[in-house]
This record gives sequence, structure tokens and C-alpha cells, in this order.
Amino acid sequence: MNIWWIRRDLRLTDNPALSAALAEDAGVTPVYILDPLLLAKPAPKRQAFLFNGLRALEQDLKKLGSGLIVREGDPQTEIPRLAAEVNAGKVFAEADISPYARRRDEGLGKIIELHLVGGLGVYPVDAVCQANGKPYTVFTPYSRAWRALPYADLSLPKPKWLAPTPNLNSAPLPETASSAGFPAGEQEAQRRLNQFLEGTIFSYATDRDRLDLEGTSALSPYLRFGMISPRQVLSGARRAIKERLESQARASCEAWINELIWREFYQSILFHFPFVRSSAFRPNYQNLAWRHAPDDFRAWQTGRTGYPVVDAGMRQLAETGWMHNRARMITASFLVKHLLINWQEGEKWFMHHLVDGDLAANNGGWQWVAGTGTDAAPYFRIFNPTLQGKKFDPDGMYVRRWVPELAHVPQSYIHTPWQMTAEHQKNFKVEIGKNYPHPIVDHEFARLRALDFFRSK
DNA sequence: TGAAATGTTGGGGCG
DNA sequence: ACGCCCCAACATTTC
Repeated sequence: MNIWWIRRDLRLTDNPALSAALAEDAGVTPVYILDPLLLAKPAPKRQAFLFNGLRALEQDLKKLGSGLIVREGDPQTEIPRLAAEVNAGKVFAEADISPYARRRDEGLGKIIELHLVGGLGVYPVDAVCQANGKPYTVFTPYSRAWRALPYADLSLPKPKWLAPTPNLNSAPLPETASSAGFPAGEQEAQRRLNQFLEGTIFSYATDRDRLDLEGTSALSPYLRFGMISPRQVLSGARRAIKERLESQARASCEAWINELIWREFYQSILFHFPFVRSSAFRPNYQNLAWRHAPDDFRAWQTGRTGYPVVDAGMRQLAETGWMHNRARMITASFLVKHLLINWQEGEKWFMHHLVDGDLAANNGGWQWVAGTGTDAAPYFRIFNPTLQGKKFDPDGMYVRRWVPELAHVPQSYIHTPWQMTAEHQKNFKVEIGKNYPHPIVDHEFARLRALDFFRSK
């Protein structure tokens, strides 16, 4: 008997750990450990998505004749205990890269025969490195090396049948509301991918930035928990490229693949530089004199900064657990550059809410925005929330959807509501300063202040 | 995966 | 016809 320890690979198709466990020609016991250390940090929407995903996986396992064992506790205790119960000698799991996961797995590896297989990306995390063996710290060369690796369009098949799981104790999964907007499970992930590949992907290069369109795949939560594998997703994109000859369509597919590479780039950064978890990648950006401004932070968190596109993004996050990538950049930039609040505060808030919240990607994104990271955005790259709104939400539909106070404001004022006369405000059913705030900081002032702040660092 | 400031060019209005 | 000015459009530089 082998144990398949499920962590971030909640799927049966193209699952290297499961396949490896099966290849031994032994029975497989699938187990998920509810680790109090991992569940301690509150992230209700993400945890609901996880638990619902486990329920979906359990159903899928049942269809194959198997089941899912759930245990609660420290994996270093629980895995060996389960192994003793089912008389298993080997444990198979997908390799993980976070500092905690690596410590945990290293510890367990001393107790039991633990086989770590594959990884969170298309390639093992350390496979993409320079000729001298050192990790890349800049995205572009990393992406070149990534693309140069041989890739076989192979997806491991879903097993046809699994041996019945022994009748053992299994902890109940916490009851959670359904994950509105993101139904959990492998089928839904597959359905989304297929739908994306049917059309959306071919205009991704331009539409991905549009806040008012559904121009992205919205697969991030599914990739986060491995309800679909990066290989499945990459194979799909490569198939799509073959279908179309127009340069625009192909460039769009490539642009989407690039986003997959970003994901793995940041995984590689976290793996090789685990300190980024709690400090700046660039040490000289470690101790900036960030503002302590609880009121401003609160306004940002609750989507009441007075900048419509910022507020729309923050409310979309709080309501749905997801935010459009462009909005993530705009809101993050606003916190760091306009308010001069420590990016780590923003990182924490995002982690609390995001269904797709992932340490490597979230941390990498925030460090990028703050200019403390690898491909550091130059300090003077400061988003103008008004211009960003006009460019990427030209009619204001994204703003109206998430900031209902502004529902009746016409296009001409939707990104600058403070410019409306009292008469306008009356006509458009909003009173600035009363049911929608004045901008909490003037853009021009904030821009100059940020330039000063980061220049003199 | 900016934005603002500054510089250049060229068409058109007009005395 | 000519020179001058205005300014939009685009390009370059700067933060």
C-alpha cells in the first residue's frame, strides 16, 4: 500500500504524485491532512474553496471506487500514523516550494519514505536555471530559458480504477458555503479552460487588460490548488496556437503562456530566496519609512479612497475573493505609491481575501509593484488611477458594477466624480463627500511625494 | 505591465 | 505667395 498525500494537487488527471504511487503496482490511499498551522491564518473564501474542492475530489475518487481519508493535525505525526494503519511504506506527494512546506517535508522524510514528485509548475522548480547553476533573478532571461526547455505535450491519464480505500477514521471537512463565483473541482477547471481556449485566448493580448470585459481565464484559483495542472493548461494553449495563423491570435496565446511563466518565475524566486517571504528582495529597500496611516489604510481596504477604479477593485476583492489583474496592479500601486503604506500590509490583506492567494505569486506581485523585488519596477513608475480607469475601463462599466453609488454617473465623469458640479451630482444621484468620498489624496501631490520618498531611499 | 514634461513636426488659418 | 502663429499629433526625455 502506498499513500498519496494530497496538498496542492486536487485532481486525478495529470497528477504525477498519484501516478507515481500507482506505478508501484500497489494500492493507494489518498489522504488530505488538515494542518492547523496552515489553517490558522484566516482566509475564509480560500479555505471554503479548498474544502469544497476536497469534497469534489472525494466524489471523483468515489467514482473510481476509492475514497478520501481526511486527518487533522501535524502531518509529521498524522502521515506516519496513517501509514502504520494501512501498512504503507511509501508516501507520494507533489513537491512544494514554500519555506514551511520544505521544512515540513524534510522533517517527514526523516521519519518515512517520502517521494516528492514533480512540482507546482510545468518544470521542477530548480530546472530553470543559468548555465552556472545559479537561479535567474530577472524575468526575461528566465522566460527564455523556460521556453527553451523541451516540452512533451503529454498529460498523465486519469486512472481508470482505484483500489477501495480501507475503512478508516476520517475527519469531517469543515462545512462551508458554496464558493460563489468559483465552483470548486476538476471538472469546473477543465470547463473553464476549454471555454477560454474556444475564443477568449485569441484576443488575450489586448483584452486581458480590460477591466470591463471577461478577457482573462479566471483559472488562478484552480491552478492554486492544482484542480488543473500547469501542463494541461500549457498543452491547451499550444494546441490553440496551432489552430490559428493570424499573428494577433498567436501573440495572444504566447502572452497567456507568459503569465504561466511569471507564475513559475515567482515560485523559483521564493524557492531560491525564501527570505522574500518576510522582507524585500533588494535589501536596500528593506527599511523604508512607510507612513503609519490607519485611516488611509482602512479607506483602501474598504474601497473608499475616492478613486473609482481603485475602489471598484478593492470591493471586487472583498466581495468575490478575486480581483482582475490590472486592478491588482492599480490598487497595489495606490497603496504603495499614493499612500506610502508598507506593501507587506497590502500583501497581507490580499492573502486574507484572495481565493487564489498564493505566497509566491502574491509576494512577487507586491514586491514588483513596490519596486523592492526582482524585476523592480523603477521607483518613478506611478500609476495614475484616473488614466488607468479611462484606458482600461473606458465606459466605466467596471466601476459602476462594483461601486453602485456611481451607477448613474455618465462616462464623462465616471473616473473623476469629484469634478462634477453640485447640479451634476444631484442629477446623477450621488453626493461627493457624502455617499461617495472625495479623493483621500490628490494625485499630483501624491505623485511628487512618492517620487521624493523613493528617490531619497 | 507609467506618466508627465519637454521637444519636434507639419498642416491650416490668417493677416 | 509668404511668414507667422497655433496647436494637435507624435517623439523623446525625465522622473
